[in-house]
Amino acid sequence: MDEQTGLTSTSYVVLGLLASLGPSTPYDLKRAVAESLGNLWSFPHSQLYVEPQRLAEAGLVTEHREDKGRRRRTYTLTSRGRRTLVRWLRTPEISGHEVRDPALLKLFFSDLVGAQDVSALARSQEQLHSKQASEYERLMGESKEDEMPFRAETMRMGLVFERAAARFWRAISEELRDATGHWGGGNE
Amino acid sequence: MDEQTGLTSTSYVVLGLLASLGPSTPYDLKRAVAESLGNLWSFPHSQLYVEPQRLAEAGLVTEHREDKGRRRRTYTLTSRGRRTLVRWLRTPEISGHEVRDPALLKLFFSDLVGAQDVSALARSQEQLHSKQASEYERLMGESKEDEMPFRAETMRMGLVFERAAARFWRAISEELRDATGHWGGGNE
DNA sequence: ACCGTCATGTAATCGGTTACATGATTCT
DNA sequence: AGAATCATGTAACCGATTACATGACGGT
Repeated sequence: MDEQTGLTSTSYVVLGLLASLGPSTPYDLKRAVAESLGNLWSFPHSQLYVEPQRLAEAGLVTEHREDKGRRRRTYTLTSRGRRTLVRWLRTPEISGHEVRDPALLKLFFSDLVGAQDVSALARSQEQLHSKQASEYERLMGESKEDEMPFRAETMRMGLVFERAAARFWRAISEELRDATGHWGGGNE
Repeated sequence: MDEQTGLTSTSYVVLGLLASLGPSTPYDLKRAVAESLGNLWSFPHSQLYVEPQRLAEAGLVTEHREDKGRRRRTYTLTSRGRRTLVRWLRTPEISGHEVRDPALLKLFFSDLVGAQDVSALARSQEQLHSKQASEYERLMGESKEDEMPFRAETMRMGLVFERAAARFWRAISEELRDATGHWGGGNE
């Protein structure tokens, strides 16, 4: 949440998507999120109905509503909205990223239980991250590097992370397998 | 948030810390978080005053309050609390981790601006992640691998991530430097 | 005409963050 | 004794998640 503007990261997601896609309905945004950004930064679709309203109140987008059929709302970036987005993009980020992975949280406390349980955790995590890595590979294949090179780079970072995570959990798995007993049996 | 128990990740952090440290005051928890877990999963200290109260209502911890001086509250894990914690630890995590890094969000939309701005972003991110990597190295040095091997592993994962991130941003920096113009000048 | 899925929204709840505030200790 | 820092809390706000609900459309 930016204190100057009262905008949240979600706000910038919406602004950015509107800048990339042009005028869009919440459902357009939803699909766009689902197909690429959602892997990095997901949120429920309800946000994509509410957030644009906030932005409209702030004058950063305009809303136009159909008066026939589905009465869809279409949102369009205003020039103020675009300026706000660009200013944000140009401000080097100072906040660090946090990992905030529930599985790592479990690992952190796993000395309380024991090797068997960690082994199960590690295997399922390796699966998960491998699968997600494939997904990023697919996304990179589809993305047009020449048109949106930085977007492609972002997906590449996702891939790097997922591969690193998969490797990490596999290493734990293997060490647990062949160094039986070395990592203790925990309490209980 | 776990639907069965009504407990959140923060709850488990508190339960886990109480299990590791023994009876503690919120301030004890705060220090413990600050010195290791906080790098992975941070939150304001106010949580550490409120969350134990919730857990006390749920019967997972007990509260004892000094009646002299600072009137500190000391929280102790109950056996139900410990069982709840252990059950959680033993349930292999199914939710994937999300990256949710504001800097990556910026990169994702950086095709809208241009190479100069991205360059600044990349440099500052490389700094940030290098610094954080050193911090994890320090933590691993301090941690006693034989007593809490999994905790040490967790810190190692933090290190792996930070190094990967630092390398990633540096690569972007460098490609931007010597392939001038290759990545376009953006709009504006 | 019916049914399933696609599409579109709203309302309530709630944890987390921010901001505020003051009490104890320690140091000079 | 005064200042600075350490320690301990509370209250309000608010964005995000959850749950609910219904409308449109395409196929059979």
